[in-house]
Amino acid sequence: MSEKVRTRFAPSPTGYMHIGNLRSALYGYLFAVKNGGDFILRIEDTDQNRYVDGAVQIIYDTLADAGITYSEGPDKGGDYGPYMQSERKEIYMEYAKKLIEKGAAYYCFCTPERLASMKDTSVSDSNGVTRYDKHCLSLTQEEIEANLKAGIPFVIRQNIPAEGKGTYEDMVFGEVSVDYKDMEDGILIKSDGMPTYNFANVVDDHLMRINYVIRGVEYLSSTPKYNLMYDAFGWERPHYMHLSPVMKDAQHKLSKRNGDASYQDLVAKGYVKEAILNYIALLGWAPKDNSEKMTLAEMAEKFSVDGLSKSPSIYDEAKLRWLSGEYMKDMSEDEFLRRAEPFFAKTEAYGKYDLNLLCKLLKTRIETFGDIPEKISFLESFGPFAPSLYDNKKQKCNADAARTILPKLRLAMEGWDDYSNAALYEKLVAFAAENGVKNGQVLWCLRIAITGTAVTPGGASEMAELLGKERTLARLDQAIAWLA
RNA sequence: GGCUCCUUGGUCAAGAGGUUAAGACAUCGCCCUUUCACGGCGGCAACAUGGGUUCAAUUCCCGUAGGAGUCACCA
Repeated sequence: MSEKVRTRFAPSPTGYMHIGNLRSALYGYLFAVKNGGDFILRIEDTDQNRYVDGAVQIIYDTLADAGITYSEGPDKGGDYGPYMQSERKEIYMEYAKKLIEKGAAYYCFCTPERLASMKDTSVSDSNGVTRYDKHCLSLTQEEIEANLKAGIPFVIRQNIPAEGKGTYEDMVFGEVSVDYKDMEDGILIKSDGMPTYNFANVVDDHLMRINYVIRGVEYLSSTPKYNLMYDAFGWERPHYMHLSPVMKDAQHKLSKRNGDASYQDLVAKGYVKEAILNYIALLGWAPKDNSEKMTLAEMAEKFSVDGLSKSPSIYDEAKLRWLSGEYMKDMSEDEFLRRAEPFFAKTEAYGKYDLNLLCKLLKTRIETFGDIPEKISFLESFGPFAPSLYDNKKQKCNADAARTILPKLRLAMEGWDDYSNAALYEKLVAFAAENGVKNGQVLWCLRIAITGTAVTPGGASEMAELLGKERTLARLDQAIAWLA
């Protein structure tokens, strides 16, 4: 690799950034960084019918948020722009004409009607698949010029050889070979003058000096067509790295259409964003040393093509949850609070409790920030609950025990002033000893009494500290009343 | 259906002729423990299938099955 590596991410602005999309971007970025190369962004918006408002912005925002930086792009400029395909219309037409001169492409004036009729009649191969019959390839120069002059709508098609096969070496799949007879003379320039992806990607990748083309497997078998064009132009073919897809299950690709998670959905759901990126990197790729939790820089350092898998990978949110939780545990208290606060802000309890304490309690108990509301719902909803909640065999606790312990405890706790966890715990244990009952009994009864919940993000003393003296006593009164 | 490609536990995946076939998630159990978590320890669980090649195939070749992609004036 003497030449400087240049890779690109070339999404079309049709909506959200899918996990698979982001992963392609990530791999292109990692490969470039690993090899000291450039990573650029190009927007493929040649299909005005599919253009979605705001989609370009989503692409910028997502990449920025994920930390995938590019040195050239529509919003950053660069030496090989414009980086928005719709702004390169003339360039494509110019190159298409060059291809016509070389005999690698030709004008086609066939009407949609004629094309449709081909499907109805028997102009199809033995498999029943209709392919363009190269009808316009036999037009004379005079006929072509006359048609052009008459303003008859046209399209430019690639002239694919009738025989032979296109072979190339893919970096992940190895040798890929496709017979030319199985390829159609695809449209390069549409009747609106815009290029199709099949043509634009070749011209742009060459003009932008992209030497490593990293994209989804959907292009694996059409790549020989592109190579035909590189060859016709006399351009050097790039290296190709095709990526297997991310699946929702064994037979369905992940897609926004099915309501599957996009990057922004996952962020909104409270997953740690570094974990999202880390996880999708692991979907279809494994570093040599099998590391799992890695920073972006570490991923770039460890990135290697032979770690890429050839088969589709199924997206598993359970593992993403786990990774997200791991990132949380490694966060500093401040960092955790900073990121968690927006999620606390959406709850009723926000502002009424010690946020630092809440964060400390929740940090090892949640995996996404979205878990927060449910974990702290007991703070705001406290109502009559079943006495059976006091039942706990291991702690030798039940409603009867609660009925005898709680009133005494209520009295004692009224006299305590230090409601810090440590002080409370010490006094609660002392209380148990004085009354000749097990620690667990006192602790369990108290926790249930003041939270009304079987599972809480902390023990009795921690919950009492969180609630504070006033609320603790008030809840104790209510709990005692509900037991009567 | 044709073509291109793929196939290790439920999932992500190491391994590339000879291994007790890693590890992680999930799951189950135990320990720790003021519930739940965290942490620690352990269990269950895989080379799709049939033929070759070879002293030896999960690993190489062929077939079969299953899966993915593609066959647009979409990318």
